[in-house]
Amino acid sequence: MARGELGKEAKRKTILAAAVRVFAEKGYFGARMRDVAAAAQVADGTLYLYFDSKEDLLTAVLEEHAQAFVERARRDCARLADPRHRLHAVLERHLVSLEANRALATVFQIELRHSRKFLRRIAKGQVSQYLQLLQEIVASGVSQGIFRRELDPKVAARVIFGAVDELVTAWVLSQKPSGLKEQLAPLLEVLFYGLCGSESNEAHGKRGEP
Amino acid sequence: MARGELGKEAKRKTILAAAVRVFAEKGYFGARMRDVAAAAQVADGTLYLYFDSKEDLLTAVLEEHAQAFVERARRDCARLADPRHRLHAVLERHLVSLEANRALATVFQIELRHSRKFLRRIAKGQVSQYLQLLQEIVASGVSQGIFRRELDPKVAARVIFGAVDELVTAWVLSQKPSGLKEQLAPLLEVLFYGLCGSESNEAHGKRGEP
Amino acid sequence: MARGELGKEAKRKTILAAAVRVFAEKGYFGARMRDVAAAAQVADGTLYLYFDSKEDLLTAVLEEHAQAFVERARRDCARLADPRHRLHAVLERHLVSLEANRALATVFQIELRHSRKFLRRIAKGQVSQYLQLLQEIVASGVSQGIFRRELDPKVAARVIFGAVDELVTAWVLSQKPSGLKEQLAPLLEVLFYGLCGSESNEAHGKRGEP
Amino acid sequence: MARGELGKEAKRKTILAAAVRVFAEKGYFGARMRDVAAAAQVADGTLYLYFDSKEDLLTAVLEEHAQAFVERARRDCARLADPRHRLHAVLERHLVSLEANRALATVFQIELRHSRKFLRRIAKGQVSQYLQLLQEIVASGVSQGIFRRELDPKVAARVIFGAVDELVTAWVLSQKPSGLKEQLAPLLEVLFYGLCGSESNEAHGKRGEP
DNA sequence: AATGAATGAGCGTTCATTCAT
DNA sequence: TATGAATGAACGCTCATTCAT
Repeated sequence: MARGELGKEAKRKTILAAAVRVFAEKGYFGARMRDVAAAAQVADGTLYLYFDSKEDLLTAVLEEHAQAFVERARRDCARLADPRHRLHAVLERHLVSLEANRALATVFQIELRHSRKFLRRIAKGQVSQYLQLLQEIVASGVSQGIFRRELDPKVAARVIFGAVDELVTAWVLSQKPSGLKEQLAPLLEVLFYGLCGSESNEAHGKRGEP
Repeated sequence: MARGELGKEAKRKTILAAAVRVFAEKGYFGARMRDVAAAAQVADGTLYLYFDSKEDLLTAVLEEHAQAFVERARRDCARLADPRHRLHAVLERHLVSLEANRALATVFQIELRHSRKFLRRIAKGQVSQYLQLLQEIVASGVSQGIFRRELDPKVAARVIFGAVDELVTAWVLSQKPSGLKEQLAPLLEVLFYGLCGSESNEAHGKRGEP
Repeated sequence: MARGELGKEAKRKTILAAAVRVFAEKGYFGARMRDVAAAAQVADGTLYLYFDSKEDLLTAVLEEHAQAFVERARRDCARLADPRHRLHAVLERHLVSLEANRALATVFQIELRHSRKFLRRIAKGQVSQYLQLLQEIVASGVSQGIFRRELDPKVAARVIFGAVDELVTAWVLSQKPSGLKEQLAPLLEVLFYGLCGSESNEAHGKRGEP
Repeated sequence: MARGELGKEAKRKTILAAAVRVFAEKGYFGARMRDVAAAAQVADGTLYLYFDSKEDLLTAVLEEHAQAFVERARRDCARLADPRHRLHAVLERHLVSLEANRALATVFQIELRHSRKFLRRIAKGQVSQYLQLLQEIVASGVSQGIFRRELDPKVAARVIFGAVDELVTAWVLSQKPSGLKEQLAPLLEVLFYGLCGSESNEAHGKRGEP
């Protein structure tokens, strides 16, 4: 092992973690590469031995964590049969993961969305896979007769994602760093009723019943 | 109202509209003040007679439209008694308003969120009022016995907002410019079941009870 | 006339002159745009209102002066019939022009040749026109029976150009700033009569031996 | 000579040859030391075991080849008595040497002249010796009565050098890699007999009238 | 009120060089 | 001797903002 103390992969991680911290604190545009280098305790040029550009650094944050998250979520699901339990598990992981690293959450909820370009990249990549997972859960719930058959799994998946995402963003923006996971129960509560429904639930569309 | 006054306000609107178009097309950071000036057919310096800064221009877009939106939504609600009808009306307006002006939608869903600073401003301003409105609808629905009493109005409001917001963002990002309003029905469908519930809905948390 | 004191074209000239001075002193690569701006007493950004890039600045030096030089040389020639007089006039102008502005000469002899790209641009542009002029002079001299009929006008033109160019470069490199024009006479002398002179003009090598 | 010594010198040559190729292809400034290292198939740092700096690398190209060239030219001369034959031999070697290695020619004609500093180094070093040689040839030609006695050997030497140099540069810049040596004959022709030739050698202007 | 020429701070990236192994 | 990861100084260019007219 040469000049550096850490292996190559370890240094990559170090830089990435530093980038998350700096981006979270100053915002992507407010952050200078020099800040990231300083935070990672490497020279400016060293950053470019591990990442192609500032943008690549941001992209890497996404790839590194979102990938892993979706995989873990899928594995969680595989262990559970009931779609309600699955949803519970996935959303819990979602909230817990981000609550555990507020800086990372900030980058995910804010910095990664600063442009259509990035939003699209996310939308077509990891988020799309996440939505896919949610959609599968909904669909399997429907075919098991646990979720209402009228559900449009695509819209339902987006509703679920939108709901969690909004909660997380609100948490990131709030000054008091607390209580993300506590919102899991009420969130699920609303979602389950929406998904499960009941036979006696006179449809909304049939307004003006006797 | 003097002629000058009218001209002044009109020019302000012209600039603002130009800004929306330019921000939507190039993104806030990609857009140069010169681009906005050109789009509004005024000189660079003239922008500063109407707006303090580039940021102020973006802020003004928000204030101008979001304000009006929330007010209109409140007025809509005042005319309706059933919380379901109210929600229907508000969300319909939400979707229709943005579908009618894709550039504006782009600015709202993307450009206004590129930094914590702006997100906070939004969150504390118009979005907060919007959430407040939703919360009131939910609360009144609960007290009327139409929505489930277990609902946490705060979380429910966020879930609703998150869901619509996610749908709009997906629409903005999609290449094919179509079909936002069509998602209203399935959206409401999921939300109403979530909000209304039914007596036969054994709660998820209380699984396995007699 | 706005903020500045000078007209737009005048300021362009000012910047260009400053660039010539700075490039001559520090070399193209050694010169920073900031140096040029300072020398022209304008802000850094102002340079870019008049020139597209650092490279464009260098190119402009060429265009501005070389163009004019070739035109003047052509006009000089038009007034004279004897090709020897013409050559005399052209080369005199060449030497005098550059001797009058050593900084400009430096840029022409050195900085404009720092890369194949620039050399090609020069070679295909102004220098090519200059060579063309020389070639025409030689050709007309030949057809008038004043210059030897065996001459290859193309090679002759290059020989002439190469000779003057070398003298100028040597002068630019020499520390003592003097005496460029004085070399006109011996230069013409060699060019007109070559090395061998008349009486000994039995051909060199195998040609025309008794 | 130890095996190590031989290997060392051989690697030096390898690097130097690589440098010539890379400098010729990308230009001195466009070439990165890494490119040279890669071309020589050594590590970046290894270059610095053989050369002090990038500049030193360029300088070494000059020293290595120009030195040898001048020496060979001198040796050629020593074998010949007639100054015309000598000039013929020297210029032939000049053209042939460079035609044989276009990359080297490119470095000599272009890269070595990108700054006053380098031009001066060349002018004071090898070129100065070359000019000295040419001057001696001219001078001996004059004293032998073969060259005209009016010649200024210094100026004549520069004219000769400038002429060849210009031809070589034009050849380097031309896209079609052909025909440098073919220009020797017309070049010598002009140099020996000048433009005017014998019969018409009535002096130009007032000079040398009866 | 309107103009638009001028300003100048600010930053991502490159690459010659070093040095621990 | 050779390596190549690490260093960090250096710079062209952009663009929001100002202000003389």
